[in-house]
Amino acid sequence: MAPLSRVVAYAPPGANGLALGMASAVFGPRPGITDFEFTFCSDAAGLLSTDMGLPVSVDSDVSALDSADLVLVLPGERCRSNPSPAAIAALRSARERGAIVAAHCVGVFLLASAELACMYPLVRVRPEALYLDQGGIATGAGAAAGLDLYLHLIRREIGATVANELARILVIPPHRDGGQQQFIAAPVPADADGDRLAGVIGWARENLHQDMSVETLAARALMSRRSFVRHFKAATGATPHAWLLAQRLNRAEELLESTDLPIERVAAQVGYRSAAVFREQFVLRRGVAPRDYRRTFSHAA
DNA sequence: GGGAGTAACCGCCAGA
DNA sequence: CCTCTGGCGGTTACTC
Repeated sequence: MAPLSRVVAYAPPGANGLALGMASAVFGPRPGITDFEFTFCSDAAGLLSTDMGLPVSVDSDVSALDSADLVLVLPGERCRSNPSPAAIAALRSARERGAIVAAHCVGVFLLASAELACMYPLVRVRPEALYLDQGGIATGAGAAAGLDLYLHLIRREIGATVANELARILVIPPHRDGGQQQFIAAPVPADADGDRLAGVIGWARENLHQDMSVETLAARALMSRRSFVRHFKAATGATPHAWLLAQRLNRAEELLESTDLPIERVAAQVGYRSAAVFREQFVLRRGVAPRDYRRTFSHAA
């Protein structure tokens, strides 16, 4: 697995015990499933204080980040205030090198310091999201959302099979809705069924404005309705209709953010025949009306 | 905002 | 015997 072999977790002083456990549970040795080269580092090698009341021993300082393909920024007391300058510099150079950087919970404050030079107003917060994926930078919500974030990254970089297997071992759901573009990033297994499914999924994403029923999607995949639903759910974790809804709302968000098309047109372009239904669904799943969403996030004129 | 009609979902089961 | 498929029908939930 070339793309993602060396994983280094940076743990700040006062590191969160749950987060330490989650990182090692997902990226630690799993013979036959994954073989990450996984290490923890902190501001200095040696004993690291944690919020569990007992310290842990860490082998490396932040120089370990220099060779990481994936950097995990773990939450801890020192993320929000007094972040370590050495850690910030190491994160920044990891990003410049092209490494993926992931943070969840209060770890995102450290990431924000590194990425945006403390210009917090530029950071857009989506309180409804479980995790967000911007390609090289991925962030997650508090506590156990770290697991969802990590599995999402493994799914994206290595594939659904390994992610699902890890989820099974950890006894957690294989896929939780991250709140944005999570299905786009989810690859489907590369077997014959996967290919048939992948084609349909790709087609559906490009043709959201068309009338789409499970029946027609199944026909495109050359399967019966029943089998199509089963395969679809196994591959993506969502039922076809739920997936389609999520796709429509994601595309609608993009259109609202980047264009000034009237809401009616946005609704039509993502496949709603009625703007009223679109508004209702948007409010139900995003918590704000399309208009208000646009007012908040628009980067059009 | 509520009600009717319809499509989707999923457990069940028989057959390949 | 195990696994996969696909039809059936009750229930859910989405659309209009």
